[in-house]
Amino acid sequence: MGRAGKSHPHVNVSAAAVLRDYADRWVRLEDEKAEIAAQIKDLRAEAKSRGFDTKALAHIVRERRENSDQRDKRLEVEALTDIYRAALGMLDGTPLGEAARKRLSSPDEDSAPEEDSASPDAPEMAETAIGPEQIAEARDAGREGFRQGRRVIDNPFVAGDPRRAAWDEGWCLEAGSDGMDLPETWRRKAPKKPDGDGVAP
Amino acid sequence: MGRAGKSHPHVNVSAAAVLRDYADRWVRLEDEKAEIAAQIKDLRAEAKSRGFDTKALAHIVRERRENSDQRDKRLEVEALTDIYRAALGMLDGTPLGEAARKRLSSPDEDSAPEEDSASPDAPEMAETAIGPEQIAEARDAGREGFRQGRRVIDNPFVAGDPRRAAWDEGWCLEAGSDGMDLPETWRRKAPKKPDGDGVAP
Amino acid sequence: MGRAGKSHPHVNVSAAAVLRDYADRWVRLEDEKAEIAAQIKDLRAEAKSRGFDTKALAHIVRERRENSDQRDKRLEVEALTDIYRAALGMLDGTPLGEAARKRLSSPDEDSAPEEDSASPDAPEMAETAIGPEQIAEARDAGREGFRQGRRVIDNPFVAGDPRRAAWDEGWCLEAGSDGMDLPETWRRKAPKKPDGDGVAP
Amino acid sequence: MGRAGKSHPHVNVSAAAVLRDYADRWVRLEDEKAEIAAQIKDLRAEAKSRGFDTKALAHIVRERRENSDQRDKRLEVEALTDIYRAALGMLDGTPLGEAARKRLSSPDEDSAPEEDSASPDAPEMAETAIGPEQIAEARDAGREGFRQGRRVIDNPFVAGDPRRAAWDEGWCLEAGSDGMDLPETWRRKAPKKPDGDGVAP
DNA sequence: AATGCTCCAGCTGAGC
DNA sequence: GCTCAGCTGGAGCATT
Repeated sequence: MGRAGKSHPHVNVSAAAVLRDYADRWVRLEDEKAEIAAQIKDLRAEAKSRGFDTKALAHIVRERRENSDQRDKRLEVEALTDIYRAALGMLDGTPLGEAARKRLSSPDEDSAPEEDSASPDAPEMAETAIGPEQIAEARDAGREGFRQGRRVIDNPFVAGDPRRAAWDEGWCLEAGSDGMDLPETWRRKAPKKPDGDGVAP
Repeated sequence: MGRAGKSHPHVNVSAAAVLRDYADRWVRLEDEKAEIAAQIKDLRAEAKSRGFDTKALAHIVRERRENSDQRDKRLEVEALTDIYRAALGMLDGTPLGEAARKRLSSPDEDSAPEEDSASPDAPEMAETAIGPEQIAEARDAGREGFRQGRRVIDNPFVAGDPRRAAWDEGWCLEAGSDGMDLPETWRRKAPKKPDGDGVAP
Repeated sequence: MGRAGKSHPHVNVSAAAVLRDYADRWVRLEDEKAEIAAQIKDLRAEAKSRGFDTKALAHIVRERRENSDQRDKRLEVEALTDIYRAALGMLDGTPLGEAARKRLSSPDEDSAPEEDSASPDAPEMAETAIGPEQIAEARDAGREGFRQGRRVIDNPFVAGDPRRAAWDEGWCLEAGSDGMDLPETWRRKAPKKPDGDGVAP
Repeated sequence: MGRAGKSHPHVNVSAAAVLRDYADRWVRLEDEKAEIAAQIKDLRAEAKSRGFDTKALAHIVRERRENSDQRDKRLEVEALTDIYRAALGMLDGTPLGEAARKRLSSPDEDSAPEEDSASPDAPEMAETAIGPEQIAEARDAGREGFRQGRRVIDNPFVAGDPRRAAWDEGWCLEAGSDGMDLPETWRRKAPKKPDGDGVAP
């Protein structure tokens, strides 16, 4: 019975020996993984002790590690979330993100805008304080804007103006209200495969 | 644009309204689920405060909820784990479990034993067939054994005899039935620290 | 045989019976929870079949269920993530979100702006196409803006302009580069407890 | 200042640079961890393709990696689970495990048995003390038993005898050593579906 | 410092 | 074949 152990692991080696080999290798790998995990833990603790927010930092790391497919997918979900949020009146104060705006302005939009229109009814910007009434007006303006074929990027309110979010809400709400079926921009685009190998090379 | 509101949710209702409906229903369901989870948490805390081990109890609950397919699957994995453990010399002191024994004795075993083999020094094993009645008797014997001060290791039935488990059951049941408070053996012993550094060196 | 059982569970009831009671109640609760989960599953499938994106919808549901503490916490982490992302030059095209802007403009900012300043150097908006060079200029303008005490909300580029993100990046980068210790706006504010009971009332 | 940490991470280095450093290191570590995880995944797939059950193997690996404290804790929970199971009449056919027996026989038992008790019909139990040598003999006997066609249920040692486990080990080890391919009893039987609907009605 | 809870990511198995 | 939901195990986090 003098056959080798490691060298020809598949040739006439007892099942028990193969099993032991797998177990040992697996344990070894888990140990290495635990080692790395411990280093990450240390790094996290160090960053935290210096004042950084570890959760945000972890987020950054996740973004840095994702490839373009994954990134596209994530951005699409974020865009849809923004759109849904707007349609439910949950934006409260935060206007649509860039991804959502781009999506809603894409050429395959259902109600395509005819005129280019340069912020036609650009509003009298904030001399007076902005209250709930102004917010409501902005929302209605958004609805009206959609009905008249304005694009979402034609939102007349500048960034920082609380009415900007309200106009977005009105526009999205109207876009989801015109008796048609689900707007194309509300659907997932492509259920493509997420990745090549999962490891950033 | 005379479309309906709630009554015909699929007929010409705006996408935004449908979305809102889904969101509301989902939220409602999640709330109910959270409510149940909170009750479970309370129950767990109560059981713990009375001395039961919640982890073991949770285990019991999982077993009680599983159907026969799931149970078979679990037992199969447990049996294989025992077999692998034995093949690696890790049993140290704990013999194979019943499931593993049964599996290793199944007729589709690869190296079938030719001779029926008389369990060389087998004790007075089961002349008569063992039926439900004998099982019930064994359980009662276990209860009686506990009352008479027998220890659980005094179980008179050999391993492999189905009455062995029944005797154990009777003994344990009686141990938990004698009007006293929770037996010490039913409590967690030492809430010691789990580890040194987390990495096996 | 009055009742007992439920009413005086602590008086002279055997430990085994108490254990059985806990197990049964727990099983019952888990069954109810599974029932709810199944309904959620159905709802999810239905929404998907009608074209909604379930992931985005789930996101919405999570937001709807969170209370104000949790919401604040989430927004804070999102703001910090934006800030970190800017400081690492990862905004690529997406300007800072509202939460990040607000945070960076809060009164407890380390380098407080003296003048109110109404977009003082508002730029010549996009007659010409915007290329990498213009992006780089915008970033430098942001750095310069920070050094001159501009607030982040003084970003002169309108929403939709790709230079807007670049200006933000420059501003944040400079804010993290001026030799001081970690800016206050980069730190977590309050490690408060997240919730009262976990269930949205 | 002479040295400092890595290069001079604490001395007048901009927050943005420190942040970038953390992010880069973290990404690097995550990549390494993912690399290890991929190797584990490969190993798992390989073992599966050769007929081993990955779940059982993973179990083995977990046990091999745990230290004595963790092991004690796990065994205690297993013992308690057995005890609870017995008290609820759920043993059906599987007697108490060794850990449970030991626990229930420990000296701090509540209802201590007075008499040393003669295990009424105890077989010829251990006149001589059982040492490592006897254990090794039992293991060899198990191997020999397998070679002679004994079934695993023919283990001659009674429950409670430490040699019982050793005999099992020898038997299983030999079963996995006889030059053939993986024994059928080491393979997963049926990858059937687990359930009908998952909810107990 | 120890413990329990909650979140998250990876693996598993079903479905189109 | 690929995707997706469910689940189990693990790790961080807050608490006492």
